[in-house]
Amino acid sequence: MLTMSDRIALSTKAKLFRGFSDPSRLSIMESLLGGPMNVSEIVQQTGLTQPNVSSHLGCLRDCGLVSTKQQGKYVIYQLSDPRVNEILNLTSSLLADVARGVYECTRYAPEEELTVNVPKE
Amino acid sequence: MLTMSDRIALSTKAKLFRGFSDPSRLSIMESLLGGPMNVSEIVQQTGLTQPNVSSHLGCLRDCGLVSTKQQGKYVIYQLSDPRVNEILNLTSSLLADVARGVYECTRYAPEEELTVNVPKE
DNA sequence: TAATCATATAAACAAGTGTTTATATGATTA
DNA sequence: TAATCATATAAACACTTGTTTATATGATTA
Repeated sequence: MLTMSDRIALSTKAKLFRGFSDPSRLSIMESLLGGPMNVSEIVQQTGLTQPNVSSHLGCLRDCGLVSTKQQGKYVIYQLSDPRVNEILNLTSSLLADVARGVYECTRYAPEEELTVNVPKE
Repeated sequence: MLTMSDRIALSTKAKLFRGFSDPSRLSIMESLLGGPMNVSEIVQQTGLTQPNVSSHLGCLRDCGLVSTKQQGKYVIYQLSDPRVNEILNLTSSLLADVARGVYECTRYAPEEELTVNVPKE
């Protein structure tokens, strides 16, 4: 049986993973794998809208996955901890082996989703 | 700008992470850190309902995070790859340092959530 | 200080998704 | 084969959450 503090630990860990579990946030974090960057640069690299990027960055920062510093009128974001990079890379490696299964997994997200979020010209 | 295949890769990776991003699935996977186990044992260890466990296991299996073998009338589940263990452990380690931030992150999940899913006696 | 640039926040909407209850399938044993 | 045990699936519901549009804040520069 799980204790209350087990449950809190699980919820907290799940929240942390949730940071990684969205394509937009992943795209932001993978941009940051290249080094620190301000919001406008992230917007440009990811093709997401500015408010959307800003909102995801807020989420990532609250969860401690990225950190910020103000630099003039820019806010610079960076991955907060080397383990974040490790997790991203480890998962890429795992994915290389189980990719087919994941891609074909339509249990929750139908495949059309993949084409949905293409920005308009 | 992101190419179409970038986008597919991102969605696939996000899906993989989504496997980890729910307390119930995490609780199942952490049970499996102790070794292979059948469904009833998982139900007992996690305190979740049988259909719920079964549904999450289906999700985890489709995504390649766990694998199964039939053994008599039981179905034995196990973590499918050592990297799954690594990701779980790496995240526990990261969490130890950023836990406060994550726990206090109410951006998406209000704190009451933590007490919501306590099974009734 | 007024204007402008960079970033953050709010409200609304559309979808996704976890849990429950009920039921079905599949394997085993009597 | 009938009964039983173990697991899987389905439908319904409530809730979460990502995106958009519009607007606000905060910092800088003219």
